[in-house]
Parts: sequence; C-alpha cells; structure tokens
Amino acid sequence: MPELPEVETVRRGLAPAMEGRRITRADIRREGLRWPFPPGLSARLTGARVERLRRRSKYILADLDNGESLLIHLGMSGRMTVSGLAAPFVPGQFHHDHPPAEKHDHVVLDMEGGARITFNDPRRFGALDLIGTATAEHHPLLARIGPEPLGNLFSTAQLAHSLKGRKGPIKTLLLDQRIVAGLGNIYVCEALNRAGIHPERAGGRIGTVRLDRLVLEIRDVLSQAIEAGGSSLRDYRQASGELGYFQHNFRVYDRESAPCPTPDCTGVIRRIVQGGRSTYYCPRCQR
DNA sequence: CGATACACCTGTGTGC
DNA sequence: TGCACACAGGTGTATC
Repeated sequence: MPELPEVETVRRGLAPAMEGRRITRADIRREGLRWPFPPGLSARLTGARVERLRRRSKYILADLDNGESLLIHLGMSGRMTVSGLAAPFVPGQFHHDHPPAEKHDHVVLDMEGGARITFNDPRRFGALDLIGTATAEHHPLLARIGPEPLGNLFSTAQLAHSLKGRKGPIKTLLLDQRIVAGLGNIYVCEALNRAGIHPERAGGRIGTVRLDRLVLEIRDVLSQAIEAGGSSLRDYRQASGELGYFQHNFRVYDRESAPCPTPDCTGVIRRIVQGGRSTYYCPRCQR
C-alpha cells in the first residue's frame, strides 16, 4: 500500500486527531515490528503532546513536546486508523466508542479529545522509533534519503547528476530512495509510462529533454494520487492508507495484457521482473 | 563505489 | 476441500 501519496494521505488523516493533543495512553501490544521498539516507548509517549505531524519520504514524524519525535514507517502492509473523532456523527454511536481490537493491531494510542489511533500491520515490516527532533534528519534511516519529489530540491539537473554514469535500469534506480524519496513500485511504473521511458533503459542514458518530462510526470502522478487519496478520506473513522480512488487511475500497474491507455497507442501492457519486482510497461510507447 | 540476492512476515489467489 | 506455490504497495544487510 504505502508509497509517498498513501503516507501523505495517512498523515493528513491523522493530523486532526493528533496535532496539538496529548497522548493519554499508549498501548504497545508487542515488543517490536521490523526492529524492537525503543526502551520505555509507552512511558515516553504517555503524556506527551504532539506538536505537529510531518512527512519525510515514506516516514511520518510526530514531533512531541518533550524533544523527541515518533518515527513511523508503514512497511508493506501497515495501516493507521482513527476512531472516535467527534465528526462525523453516526446515529447510535457514542462519541468515544471505538471498534474492537483486530488481529495485527500492534500499537494503540489514545488521544486527548477521545480519538484513538491504531497501527495495524499484518506483515510487520513497519517500524516505530523515538528520535531526537532536532537531529531527526541525521537519523540513520533518514540521513541518506534523496530529495522530496514535490519539493524544490528535486529537479532535472539534480536527477541528471544522480543518474550520471549509471548503467542500471531506470526502473530500479527510481526505487532507490537515495536518488529520489518516496517512490515505490506502483508510481515508478506509472511515471515511466507517462514519460514514455522504457523501464530497462540505462539511467545514465536518458537525455535532458526526457528527464525533464520524467521529473514533471513524477510530480504529476504523485500530486494527483495525493488529491485522490485525500478525497477518499472525508470519513476519518475509515481506514486511512487504503488505496483510495487513485487505484482506478492506474495506467499500467497490475494491468498485464490490457491495452495501453496512452492516446493513439495500440500497445499492450507487459509485465517483466526487475530486481525481483514486477514492472508493468507498454513496449510500444515506452522507449 | 555499484549491482544483486536475500532477509524479514502474513495473507491471498491460482492451479492441481 | 486441501495443498503447494507465486506473489504482494519496502528496505536494510550481506556479498560479489
């Protein structure tokens, strides 16, 4: 599920329930996920006020008023849901009613104001850590991540510099978070299709004009996905981080043998494996 | 340094 | 219905 647009959608869904509010109870229901949780996690969260929620790449950072930040990664299957927000009103349901715990609910945070945040992650590739707010960007998990694709530091010139001399396929390189932050398997496939670039093309062999297009299409597809994700989240009691409406806009991902949606293209979507992961593309319009 | 394989987990869909 | 297998939105680590 979670690439940059989904993580941003989750962040926006959590913000009204968490920002400016204290954590009144932190129920840590297992020792850890991908890594053990930091010592004293529950005690360090309890009573702390969340000043704001940030996103860096696919990480969410909850800055606390005690100088620490809760670092959250959703892995492959992580979800964060909000229950008990005042709105929307559901007849017959009390304000502070919460649904019963489900399988794979690993961490439950109760917030001042009555909202409950539940971290559910079947595959347990997700992660939680507590890190110093002031030095967050130096944390090993964040230090080497590349520019935010929707920020000013991501540009044709910067991307060209990162790809210079690289012989590996552009598909694999765009999945490398050191080159650009936040892309995953879906949006890399989608951006390459929109840009008309073949996924097996060597990264260092893409001209400036086509790189320009790639930068634009990466920004576009991510922005559109965020917009679509946001629109599916009016109801904060629903699971955040689901695919949202944007899944209906996939042009190539998981569409093997379907016609290429590019106007006037008669190609058929193919699936290949690169670096052990599926790539979907149109062999006719992607060069 | 770059490229690749493997590891970590559970759930779901498919074919026999 | 059971079973084996492939595959799934990520990424750190080990190895060449």
